[in-house]
Amino acid sequence: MITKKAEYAIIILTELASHPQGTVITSKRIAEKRAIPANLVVQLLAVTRTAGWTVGARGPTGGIKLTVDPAEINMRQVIEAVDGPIGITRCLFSDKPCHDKTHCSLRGVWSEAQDKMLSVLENVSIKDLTDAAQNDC
Amino acid sequence: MITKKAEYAIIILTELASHPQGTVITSKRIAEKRAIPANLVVQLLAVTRTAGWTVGARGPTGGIKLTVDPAEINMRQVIEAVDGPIGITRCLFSDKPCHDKTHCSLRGVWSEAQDKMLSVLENVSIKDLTDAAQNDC
DNA sequence: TTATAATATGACCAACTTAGTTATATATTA
DNA sequence: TAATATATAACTAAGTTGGTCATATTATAA
Repeated sequence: MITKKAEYAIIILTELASHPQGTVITSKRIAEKRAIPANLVVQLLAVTRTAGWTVGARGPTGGIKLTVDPAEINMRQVIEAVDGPIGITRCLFSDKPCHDKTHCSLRGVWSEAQDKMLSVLENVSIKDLTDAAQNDC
Repeated sequence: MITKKAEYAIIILTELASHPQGTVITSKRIAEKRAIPANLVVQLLAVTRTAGWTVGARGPTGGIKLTVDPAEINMRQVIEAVDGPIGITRCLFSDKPCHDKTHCSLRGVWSEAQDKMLSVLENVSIKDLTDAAQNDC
C-alpha cells in the first residue's frame, strides 16, 4: 500500500511547483493550504531535501522552494523516497526466490503486475499534476 | 500490499488443481507439501469453500477437492476473496473524492496504476500457474 | 454404536506498520 | 538579541498481519 505520507509528499511538491519560480513558501503555509498536519509537512520536507528536490531558507523571511524542474520529478520517485522500495508482495523485496527454490512462477506474475503499476507512476510528473486543475487528494 | 494469506490461498488452489481430477487431498497433506501452517490451510480452505471453488468431505477418507475448472479462477479473484477489495492507496477505497473536493487528479493516477496491475492478475488463472513447473512462492 | 479422522468456526495474541505528536536544536534576519 | 523559521529525532496510539489455540460438528470405518 502506498502510504498517506507519500501522498502528502506529492501534494507538497505540487504546491511548491504551483508557486512563482524562485519565491519561497513556509512549511506552515503549505500545511494550512493543503490541510496536512504541520509537523508532517516538516518531516516530509526533510525527505524532499535529502532527495535534492527542495532547499529551505531559515529565519523570519525563510521558506521552502524547489531546486529542480517539477517535470523532472515523477510519482514513483517521490513514493520511494518516502516509503522506501515499493513491493506489492513480501516476496518482491528479497533477491532470492522464496524457500530457496530455484524458480517461482508466482514471483514472475507479481513482478509483472507491479511493473505495470510502476510504469504508470513513472510517467506522471509533479508538473503534470500541477497542470491539472485540482490535486488535493 | 497483497498479504501472505492471499499467496497461500493461491498456492493451495494450485496444489488442488495439480491433483487428479475427482480425487481428494487432506488439508494436513497440503500443509506438509507446501510448507504452510496447517491451521492457516484450514482457515483459507474455508474461504475457498465460501467462494464456491472447493468442497470438503469429512470423515476418515475425507479431504478437499476443486468444484470448478481451475482455468476459471484468476488471481485477482483469489486475492479479493482472502484480503477483501484491493486498493493501492487509502483513497481508492471510498467512493467520494478526498476532502469532499469535486475532483482529484491524483485519484485518477492511482486508479489507472491499480487497474494496470489488476489486469495482469486477472489474466493469470490457477491453471496457468499449475501448468508452470514450480509455484512454491 | 462408538471411536476416530476430518472439516468448520471463532477467539485470541505478538510483532510490525502507519499516521501523527512532541520536544529540542540550530540557523537567520530584523 | 528576540523572533521566526527550518532540521532532526524520539515517541505513541491505533490498526494490520501472520499465526496459534481451542472447540464444535460431521461422517466414515470398524
